[in-house]
Amino acid sequence: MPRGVARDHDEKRAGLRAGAATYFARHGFDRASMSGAARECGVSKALIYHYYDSKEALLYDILDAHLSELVEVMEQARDAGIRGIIAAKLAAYHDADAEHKLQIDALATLPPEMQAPLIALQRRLVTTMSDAIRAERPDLDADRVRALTMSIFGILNWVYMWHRPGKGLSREAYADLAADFVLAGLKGLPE
Amino acid sequence: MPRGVARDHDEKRAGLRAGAATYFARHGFDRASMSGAARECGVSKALIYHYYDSKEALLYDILDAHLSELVEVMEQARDAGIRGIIAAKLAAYHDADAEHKLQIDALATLPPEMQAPLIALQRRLVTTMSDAIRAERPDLDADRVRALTMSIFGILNWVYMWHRPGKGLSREAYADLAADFVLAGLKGLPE
DNA sequence: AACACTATTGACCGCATGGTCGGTTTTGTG
DNA sequence: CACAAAACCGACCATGCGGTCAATAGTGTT
Repeated sequence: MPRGVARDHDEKRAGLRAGAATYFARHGFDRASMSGAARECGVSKALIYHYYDSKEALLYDILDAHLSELVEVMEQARDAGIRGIIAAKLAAYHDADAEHKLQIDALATLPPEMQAPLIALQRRLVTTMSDAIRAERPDLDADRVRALTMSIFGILNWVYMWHRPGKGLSREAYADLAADFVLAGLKGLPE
Repeated sequence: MPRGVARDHDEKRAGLRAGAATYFARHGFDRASMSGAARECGVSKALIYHYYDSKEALLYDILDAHLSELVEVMEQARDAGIRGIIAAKLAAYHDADAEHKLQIDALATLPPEMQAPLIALQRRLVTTMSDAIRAERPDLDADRVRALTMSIFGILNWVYMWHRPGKGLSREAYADLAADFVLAGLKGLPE
């Protein structure tokens, strides 16, 4: 048997993933070119195609890795209640703004069959949050729980649009404020 | 003097704006082609270039019209407090999901000098909301007011990602729920 | 009627992009 | 050492894009 893949094959892939994610996020997935991503990673474009079949496959791998970690982190925080979940999610984004931005605005550009497993991961995030809300307010009907869940995701997913490190509240301080706000909102909700 | 522009010139432009917005939103601004937008509008690509100088100019006009109306509607609701502002914003989005989606994920692709006036309009939206929050909770410091403002925009700007007409709460019912949630959250916020 | 300009089009152009290919170098295995 | 596959690259290709152009049809004005 000749040689197998290099020992650092997975690390190389992870490196490409990270470099490409940064580049894609900075320029927007569609207008970002593979040559540009390659330059960002310090390799040739052909090499990326040695590790990934296509631009889409690369995007898929970025999102899959990101969402998988997010699911793990959030489900781990499940028992810490809404405050814990919010803190976990914001902390997880801390070093993954690029990946997060891609998740928001490039996931939809994948063909449906590639989207499906990623959407399934997202659904697990939603379920975790919904459960936490139901624990807080068992009296609310399903439609309201869903609407509130998505409202909270709105709050959290929007952060990368306005928060700049070093300006205003720190991430941790904001996580606390957001949790205070959400918990008070749920508690004070009529009916 | 020979002839001026056609009497329906402005309506034609508005028609192109609407058709293009729908098409751009459906496919994503970057991957949407001008030929596709033209087909959607039932005209030739060359005709669009008769009315607009470039793809960017078309996008600018779409966003400018959208944001201008939004500013007007929201500033009109200023005295109705947070509940009124939320209701106004969600109602304004009702027929403008496409324009809104573009605002979220295509504004940043414009060159800075084209972005500037649009960002100025956005800032007026933010200010309107901030003022309403300060009226509700005059004790909060500036950083917190800003963070809460952006959190509320997160809630509202996220709606188009999950809300589907005819499924779950109606827009109006959701506007009420969101207002209840936000007001309770502000009221219950410690300190 | 003559004119000047608008409205509209299909064909065309240059360019950047995603992706491929033939080749060279490196490296683990027998 | 031999050698086969992996790692890596520069040059290339086909396609689709934003944008232009030359031409025709239509219309308000004198």
